[in-house]
Amino acid sequence: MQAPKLSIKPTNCHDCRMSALCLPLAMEYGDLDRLDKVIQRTKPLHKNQSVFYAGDSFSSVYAIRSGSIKAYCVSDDGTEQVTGFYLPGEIFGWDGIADETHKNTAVALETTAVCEIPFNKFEELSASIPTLQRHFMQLMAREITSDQQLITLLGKNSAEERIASLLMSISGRLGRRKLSPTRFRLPMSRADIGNYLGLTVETVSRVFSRFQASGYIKCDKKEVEILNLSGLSNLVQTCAEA
Amino acid sequence: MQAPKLSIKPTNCHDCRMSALCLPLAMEYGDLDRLDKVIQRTKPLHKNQSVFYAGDSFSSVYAIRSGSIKAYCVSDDGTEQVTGFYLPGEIFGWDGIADETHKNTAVALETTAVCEIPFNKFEELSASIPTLQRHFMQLMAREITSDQQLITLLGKNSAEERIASLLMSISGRLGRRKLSPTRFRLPMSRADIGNYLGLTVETVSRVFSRFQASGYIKCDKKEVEILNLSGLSNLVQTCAEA
DNA sequence: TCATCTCCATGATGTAGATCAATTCTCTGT
DNA sequence: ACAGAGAATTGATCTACATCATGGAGATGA
Repeated sequence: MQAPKLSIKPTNCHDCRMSALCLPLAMEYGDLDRLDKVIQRTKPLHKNQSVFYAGDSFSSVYAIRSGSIKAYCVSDDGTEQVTGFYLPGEIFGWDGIADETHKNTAVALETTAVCEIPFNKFEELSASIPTLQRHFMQLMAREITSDQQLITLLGKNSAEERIASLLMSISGRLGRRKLSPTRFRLPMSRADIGNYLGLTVETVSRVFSRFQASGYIKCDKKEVEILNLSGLSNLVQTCAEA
Repeated sequence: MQAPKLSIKPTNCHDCRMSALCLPLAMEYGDLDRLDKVIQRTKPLHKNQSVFYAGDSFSSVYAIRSGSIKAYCVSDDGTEQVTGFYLPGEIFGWDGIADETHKNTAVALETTAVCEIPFNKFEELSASIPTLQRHFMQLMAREITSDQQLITLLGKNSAEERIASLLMSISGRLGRRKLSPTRFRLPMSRADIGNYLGLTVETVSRVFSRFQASGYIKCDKKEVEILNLSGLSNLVQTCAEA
């Protein structure tokens, strides 16, 4: 008797619902095939497992198929700094390109499936597929501009503005991959949010309560429903987009 | 009678003292020649002149030959956020790669000479010179990690730690290009520093006074001398380098 | 050379958010 | 099913830095 086959999840780039996000839109069909051959799919990580650690030598970047990742680095004195949260369809790991060493540790916030893209193979490929090279640089540049927005947020904005901004960011990113932009589960803890936004847990918690009292959101622990999207977005000050 | 020739400043990459910083170290001599042909040298900007404005369509990145540049973006409500200071040998302008539009305005803080590197030509070139492509990505990745360090600084550190960190950063960057790491002229105003570090002018000014009183530095307006480099660096908390 | 402007310094006061503390709720593992 | 640890909420107090206000020192320009 045959062992029953497990139901198969998407195992190539063509079938992956994320490809429009994490892959060059302009790539030819044949090109996608070549990229597909290079990508390694690892078995899902469970919560708190790491993809790589700060100090690891850099060899790959990673795309998220499902789940979520927190990136953080550790100071000399042992304090952590969360540098980013990554959601499905997003790419992380380029903090290692500068000097071949990861600056961050990347850890799964929940059960998470990632695609590994070996960087040397990727470089070979992108020499012959110009759109791939450009797309990759655009993704890096997007990381730069989003980091710079965070800098503005931390330098100039109040606790309420910072948290409203994070909620809007997550909402927008989920919306872009066709998930509900108004009902979602926050994968990270209040402590992680506070760490990321330069606030204490207590302040984060109070702001969530205040937002709930003002009718902006309804939330039960990590489950969030945004009731007043435009009201929330009015709280946010973004660098003017052109 | 011939018009007298002006004394010529370095006008190619071979002669430029900055090349070790802004160009791939591993590039072959012939490759450098090809890059050299692509780079445009414009006449020096004077103080307060802009290289590009937020909203401008992106076509080039820029390297600084001499002088200094401040990058900033403007929020909806008109407030500025300084996102970076760039010194000789450093490259700026990739904030435009993501969607072909600059997010920042770049302005000269003093008389400044820049090299313009047209991005499309650069892309062609880097397809055939693999080290160039990699080096460029490394420079972008370095921007990412330095932005992330600033994020940590803004999220976790006190006014004194932030300013100490900026002074150390400038000192290190000047040192790397063989200028004095302990005596230099800050090209930016106290207001710019405050804006960059999420502090008010008054706080910046007070911290400078306190640093002077504690014997860390001696300073007269923008002229700074670091008297106790190790003391200052003890104030700084950096993400652990691997 | 005088008037205006910008930059910097320093003092007095106010406040957002940190810190400290206590309680409840929710997972985790045995 | 229970013990213990971690996550979240809420309150009371404290403090680093913002804000407001003033004066001086260099630049800039008619």
